[in-house]
Amino acid sequence: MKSDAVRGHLDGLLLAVLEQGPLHGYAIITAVQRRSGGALDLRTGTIYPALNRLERQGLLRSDWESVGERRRRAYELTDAGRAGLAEARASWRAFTAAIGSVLDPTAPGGAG
Amino acid sequence: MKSDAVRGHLDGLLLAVLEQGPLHGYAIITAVQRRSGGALDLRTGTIYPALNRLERQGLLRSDWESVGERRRRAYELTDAGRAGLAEARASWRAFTAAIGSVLDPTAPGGAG
DNA sequence: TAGCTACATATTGGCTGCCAATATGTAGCA
DNA sequence: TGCTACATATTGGCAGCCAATATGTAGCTA
Repeated sequence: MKSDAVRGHLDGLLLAVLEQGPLHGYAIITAVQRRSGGALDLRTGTIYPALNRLERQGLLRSDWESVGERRRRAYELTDAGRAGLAEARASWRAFTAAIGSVLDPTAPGGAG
Repeated sequence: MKSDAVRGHLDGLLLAVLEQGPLHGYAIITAVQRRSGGALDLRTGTIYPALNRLERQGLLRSDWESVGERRRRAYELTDAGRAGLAEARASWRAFTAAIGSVLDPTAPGGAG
């Protein structure tokens, strides 16, 4: 998958992998990798600022935890985050329907 | 649909609406609008440079035609353009599968 | 004959938002 | 000592679409 592919859909991805429970940044990267079958490879320069922003926006909250001497920041969804995830999914569907209907009108999701 | 939504998928859209026959720029805009159910509204500052680029890349060829005193440039797919369209469709499917499998794992196209 | 809308093409500059590169540190293993 | 994995953070770059702007034809209306 080419670089920059997630542009415009990053927030949804982050919220989605946090739906089943808290994760820290590094684990989010591997979770996205795993769930996408290796297709999506987010960078730290991408997700850390994004997680920060989502927390400032109230969609996430975070807690520092310690593993030995290591510190990691675990993020979890807030109620607003859950709502934001639903919204992200809705707009993803609208987006794929719109592009798909032009690009591939015969495919399911296309306008026919 | 929010501005900038087509980012990364514009070429495919343009090639797709030209699949059934030649169109000029203005008609491409309305064709994309119509096929997307009004969701996608491309701007001239978006498509004219893109059409130009696609022609330089050999995916399109163009001919000027006259309607009364008006001049319009009709674009049509080349063989390379048809191949590019197939490629754009393939990468669109890969893209939606990748994002979808993270964002919406239960939906068709998701990884499950 | 001025003004409006639709049709039609083209260019410039700006900004969003992701990424590459870089920095820093712990921890285990060879 | 050096490598890899784990872990977070920041800076600068830039691709690529869009907004704004410019220019022109053509038909309608008042």
